[in-house]
Amino acid sequence: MNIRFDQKQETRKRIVESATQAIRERGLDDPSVGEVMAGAGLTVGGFYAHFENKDALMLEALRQMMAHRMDELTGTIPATTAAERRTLAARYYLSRKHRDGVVDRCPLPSVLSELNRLDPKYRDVVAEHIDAWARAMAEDDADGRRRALAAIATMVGALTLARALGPTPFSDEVLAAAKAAVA
Amino acid sequence: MNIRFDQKQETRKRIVESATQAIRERGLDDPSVGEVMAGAGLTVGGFYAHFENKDALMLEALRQMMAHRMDELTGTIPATTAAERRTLAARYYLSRKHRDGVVDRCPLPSVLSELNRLDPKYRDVVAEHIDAWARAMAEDDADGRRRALAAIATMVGALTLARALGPTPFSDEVLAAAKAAVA
DNA sequence: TGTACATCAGTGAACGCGCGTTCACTGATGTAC
DNA sequence: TGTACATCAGTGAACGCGCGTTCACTGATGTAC
Repeated sequence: MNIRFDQKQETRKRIVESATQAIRERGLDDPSVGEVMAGAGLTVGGFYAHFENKDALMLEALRQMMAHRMDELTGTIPATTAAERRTLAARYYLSRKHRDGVVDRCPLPSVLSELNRLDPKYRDVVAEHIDAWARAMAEDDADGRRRALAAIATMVGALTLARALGPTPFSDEVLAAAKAAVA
Repeated sequence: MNIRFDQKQETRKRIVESATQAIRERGLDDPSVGEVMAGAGLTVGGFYAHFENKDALMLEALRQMMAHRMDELTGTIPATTAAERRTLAARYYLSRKHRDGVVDRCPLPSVLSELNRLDPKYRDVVAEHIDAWARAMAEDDADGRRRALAAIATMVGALTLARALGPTPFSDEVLAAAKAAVA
């Protein structure tokens, strides 16, 4: 019983992992259950032994990503001031490596535009994450909050544009311009 | 022959109009041919008398929107300096009216994230539009170009976030913070 | 001018396809005695 | 310890559905004489 249970848990983890990869690149709606299962080395039919439906998987995958992303965004080394944390985040977030998926891609550019037509639960998860991110980068006054939210808007906008433009000089220019504005 | 031809042209215009409305809210992929035709008061079957396929319609609709949007973004009254044009654009672009679709919605938040998995033609159209927009808001030096691109990144990011969050106080906060940063 | 025929914008049913989901089955693992 | 049965993670075929696209048809408009 024990070994079997552990193996099932591990399989489940592999499915969620495959889903997160797909979400980062193509959002919540576009990846199919079959593709996600194939990405985990499995076939479609077995999916429903692990999750109630596609929404349940996508929600869990999104939650997991959001929870794990704060570390990368604020940097592993704890910066002392909010301004430093903003600079650190911008340096990571607006790098070509991040745009091209060499390092873990932020799912926001793929996910944000879907939030109006999908289950409101997704929206809540994302809203909470953005608020937490802002708090992590804000000084303790109204102006700090404003600066943090503007920094997030600039970073998300620049990354969304840069990914949309592909790895071109123009795309690089957008990243550099945004980095100069935030940091 | 003439009256019939004119009527067909008018119908075609109505189909494109319906497509632009759909694109603004839900992007290029999600709206179906049937929905777009219904939005023009027609049935599915007649579509292929006007366009070769769905891609041809969407491309034409996107092109048309991009061409018509520059006026609204830089304001109808021609501002004298680039900085003024940025302020004008931000005031329009980051208003609650624009977020909520009371005034003509910018399609970029819906469209950008799809550009990686769709026909490259869409990407070219969008890239050209963003470049034109930047030129319209930039002073005539490298720093001006940088400021313009950063402004676009901030505006697009803030609007994308604000639309994703829906018409909430938090969403308003994001718009206000971005407006303060750009203008 | 009036009638018979031609044109063609738009209809509505059908197609093949990929989707999310279901379900009868399999075969490796675990339990009972 | 060895054998017979139970469990259950994963398979693969099937379902109903909405999609993009096709096509035979219709009926209002235009042309010919």
